Amino acid sequence: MSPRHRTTAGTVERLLDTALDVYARDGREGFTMSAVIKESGVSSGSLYHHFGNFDGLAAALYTRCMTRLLEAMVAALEPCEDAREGVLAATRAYLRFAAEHRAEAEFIHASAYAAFLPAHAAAVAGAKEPLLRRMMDWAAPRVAAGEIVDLPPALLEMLLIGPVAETVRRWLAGAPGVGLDEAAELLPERVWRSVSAR
Amino acid sequence: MSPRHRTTAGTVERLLDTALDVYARDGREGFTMSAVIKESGVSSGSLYHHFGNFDGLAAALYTRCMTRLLEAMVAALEPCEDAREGVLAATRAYLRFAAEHRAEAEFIHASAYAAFLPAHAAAVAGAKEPLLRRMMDWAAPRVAAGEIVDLPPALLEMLLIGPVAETVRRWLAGAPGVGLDEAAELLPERVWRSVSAR
DNA sequence: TGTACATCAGTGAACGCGCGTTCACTGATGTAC
DNA sequence: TGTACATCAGTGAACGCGCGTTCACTGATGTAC
Repeated sequence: MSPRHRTTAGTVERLLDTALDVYARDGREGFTMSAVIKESGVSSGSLYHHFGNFDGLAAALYTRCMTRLLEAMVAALEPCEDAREGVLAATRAYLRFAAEHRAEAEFIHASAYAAFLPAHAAAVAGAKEPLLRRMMDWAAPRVAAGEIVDLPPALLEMLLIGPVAETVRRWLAGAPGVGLDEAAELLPERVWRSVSAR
Repeated sequence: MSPRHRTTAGTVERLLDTALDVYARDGREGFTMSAVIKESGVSSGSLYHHFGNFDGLAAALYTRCMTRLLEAMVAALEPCEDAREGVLAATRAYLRFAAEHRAEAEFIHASAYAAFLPAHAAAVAGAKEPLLRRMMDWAAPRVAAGEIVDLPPALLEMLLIGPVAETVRRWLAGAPGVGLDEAAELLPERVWRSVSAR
């Protein structure tokens, strides 16, 4: 890798890191190109050079955050032989990710259906696909073995993700009475009941 | 009610209705005061007179949409004697509301943690409280009778709302493979398993 | 009943601000001959 | 090896647009005496 390439990677990383910081600190209304430019010390022209426009940067940041979350879930899921243990581990991984990477979790949840996404839907889906595939590959034999209920994959995902995603949303919004630790203790077993075939 | 009051109610309603239309048609990026003014034929000064500022209108619209959703769920829940039937009815009511009132559902989900809400959090919470209370009042004796699992109310809500809320989110975003009818058929029984105490 | 005043929904031109974007430019690195 | 050119990351002043907001105003309705 030439020095120029190293420089490029550095600038791209710096912009993404700064953008996440700005979002975490100032929220959606403060998430502007001007703020990211000013904070990162990178020029607007350079940002355009790498991302095309500001939405392109937002989409790249979204992809990076989402990939990290899915990677955390896959890493928790795959070592588990037992179906129930896998479901417990994956839901706990989601909650743990939010606790340890609050800024990333916030950006994912708040931007999930933001204006910038439709234009980059294909790129985002492409980045998610291999990780979602690994989760499905883990589940398939357990569905076949009659351990996990045989539902359309999308609905199975809703049961697995729904309660923890909603919990993280409320926690991020500062709702009283919603704690991540308590949720990690009580919810996973309940999620397992909803997807268990027995 | 004097004619002036009738006029006031008419203007307020017209602004809220138009705002919802604009959001449904143009999405978050097109949801501007200019668009609502132009579309409704109401002057900006009049909007300020009634709502203080544009965020005030957005918060009022959010409250109206949320209230309608909760009313639909409560109306489905309360006639049910049986705990299982109540949970099935409430989750189906959520999905049905989204199908029949897509614009309202979209505004609720997309605005849930928008910038305009924190300033109006108290008013929103005040409007939701009596309806949430009625849901809790329905659940309490069934928890006491050992039919519904004894969890913190917030976590019970996550199990009930999570899967259907996530489903509606995906459906609104146009995700392939997520149909509301199919979800209404398959999810409620699974949600019941997650909250059943037996 | 008639007159004077108060209240309040509603108007719309005008404003300033900050946003995303553009573009002519620099300079370091890589490539050709 | 030296020279000329191509490539490309990065700069930052300048721009126009459209946004939310303001404010002096109108006119219909309600109230006091």
